Amino acid sequence: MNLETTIGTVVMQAVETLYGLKTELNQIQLQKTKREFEGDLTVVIFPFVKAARKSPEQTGQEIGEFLKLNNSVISSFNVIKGFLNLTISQNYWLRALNDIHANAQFGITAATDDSELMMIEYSSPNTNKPLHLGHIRNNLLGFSIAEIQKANGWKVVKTNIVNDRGIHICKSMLAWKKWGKGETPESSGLKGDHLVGKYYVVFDKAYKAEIKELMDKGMSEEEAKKSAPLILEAQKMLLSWEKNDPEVRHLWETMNSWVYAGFDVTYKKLGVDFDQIYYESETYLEGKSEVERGVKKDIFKQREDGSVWADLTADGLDEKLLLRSDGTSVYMTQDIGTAKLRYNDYPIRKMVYVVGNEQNYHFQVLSILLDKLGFEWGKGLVHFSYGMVELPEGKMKSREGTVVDADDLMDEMIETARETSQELGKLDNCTPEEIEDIARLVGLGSLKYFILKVDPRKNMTFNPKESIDFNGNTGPFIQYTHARIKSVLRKAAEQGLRFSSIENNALIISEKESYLVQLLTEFPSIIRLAGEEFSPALIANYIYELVKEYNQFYHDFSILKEENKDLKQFRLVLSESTASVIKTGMSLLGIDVPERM
RNA sequence: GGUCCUGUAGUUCAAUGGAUAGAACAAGUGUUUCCUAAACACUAGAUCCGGGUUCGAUUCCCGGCGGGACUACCA
Repeated sequence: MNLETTIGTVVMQAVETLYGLKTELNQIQLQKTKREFEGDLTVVIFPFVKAARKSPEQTGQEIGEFLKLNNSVISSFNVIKGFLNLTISQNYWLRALNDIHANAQFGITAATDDSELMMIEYSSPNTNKPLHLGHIRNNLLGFSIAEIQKANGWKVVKTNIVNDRGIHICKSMLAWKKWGKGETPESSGLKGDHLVGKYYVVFDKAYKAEIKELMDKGMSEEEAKKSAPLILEAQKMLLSWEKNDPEVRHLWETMNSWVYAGFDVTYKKLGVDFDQIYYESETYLEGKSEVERGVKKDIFKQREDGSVWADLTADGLDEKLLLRSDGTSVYMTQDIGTAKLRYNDYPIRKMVYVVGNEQNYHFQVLSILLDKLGFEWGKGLVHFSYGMVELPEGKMKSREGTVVDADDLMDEMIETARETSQELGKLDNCTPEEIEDIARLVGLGSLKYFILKVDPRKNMTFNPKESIDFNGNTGPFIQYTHARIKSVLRKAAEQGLRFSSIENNALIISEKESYLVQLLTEFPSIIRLAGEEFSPALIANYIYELVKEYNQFYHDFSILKEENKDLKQFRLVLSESTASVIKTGMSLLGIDVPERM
């Protein structure tokens, strides 16, 4: 039983014994005592004042006395206004720290054979252009959420649906065919995804020019967009693709293989991976047949022109297109097909889609449609909807060339980390490989932490110049603390110090030290909450607070030079446990921590 | 127009309905004969506006105002 439950239970007994008030455990408001007051945990007294028919101070006093009498964990208490501040005995903290130290997997609940399966879809790129800053937020959130759910005892399958077909792919293909002169990644020296992206831009430019020309001849913009020769040709290409035209298919396969090779490099560098990848080209037909099944079962309606619609007006939404009049599929069709395949492949209990908030409507509809089609997890699917990443000058726009490329960004961060290390002269004794390794850890740590510390739902601003900060509330700050602890532990090992557990249970420790232990004990409940709320930010903010506290302790207290052997032992155990929690916590964010930096 | 999200120091972010709204960056000032100064300490600075519910509201509700997204036979 954890501390909160223990104390909460005694508080329940107290108010029932003293005032005859029956309450539930979750009605007891327990919170950490604010730093400016004495105590570790605080009971909010206001809810009991009515039943007590006494002042908040008096009520607090009475409950406090009851608690102290009935639970040895509480060593003293004080009442300020309606707040009952409890001081927990040092002995309790020492025992708690021993437990933490003995458990290498502290905070983690491993999955068992009986655990249920959560499938998490993230990344989901289009194969017509390289990944950018927005994808980075998606990938980091998806990966981190998967790690967090694993730590909460779920079986997790990370999945990716690659949007490898459709008109946008045909645009790149067409431009390459017309103007590419056989250029390949090898011949151009360009990463495959960047090469294909280049031709997507080429298409867009030429298409825009055609539209302008037609408009100059007096055509309306809408009409011009529809009748420009290039777009007609791209549409024709899509039809040829659907008819399995060998030449189109071959070009498609070639260009996609370039893109995949490029994506692999980016994913690997970013440190994310997938257990199962689905391709839209393999799921959209399944989607069509699911839609047709829906038509037969009268869930969907076919119009005279052949198009198929779902009527969601009863659900407060509008009508949604599922198949075009020419029989081709749309985004929603594909998502239904993918769901069907996944349903066949895995015993999914919970399905999570990590997709930007501009798709809120889409997933609202998808949830209803899957439910109508009989997928048991349809109704309860989680659209993990995150906010946009904006630049100081506003939204990223590919047309205006303001898109921050994922590969470039990672390289820049790593380069900056390398320069900083050099300036500080920290790694003069390391091999070039070690230096490179640390630069990579720190550079990526900075980027990842910067993105994950923010509440996922909120739009966030990323300033490519100013956001690369290695001081303050940043990844490197946390990594640095870990490295510093490791350094102390190495020195302790050199001196042959042993500290597997704290032996003196009567040891007197400082307030700062007991507070650090208290923070460590909170780790499991933070992981639980992060899982329930789908919020890596909770983990990030927790680790930051822990690290800040530890740094103060490190500054104010000696570890290896402490003369009291028991105290030295305690501080080593405390430090090692802190390092371990930092490492575990950061791993839930997909961030590695170095041994030295 | 409708639906959804959002509004906190100069800036970027925190705060299960609780005590004097926390940090970081930027600005200014200190701390290394001492375990890594990528650290620590100090100074100054904020809840968009108006109502309501409550012992208590940054948080919940209503109404404004500002920002964003969606509302495609695009993905």
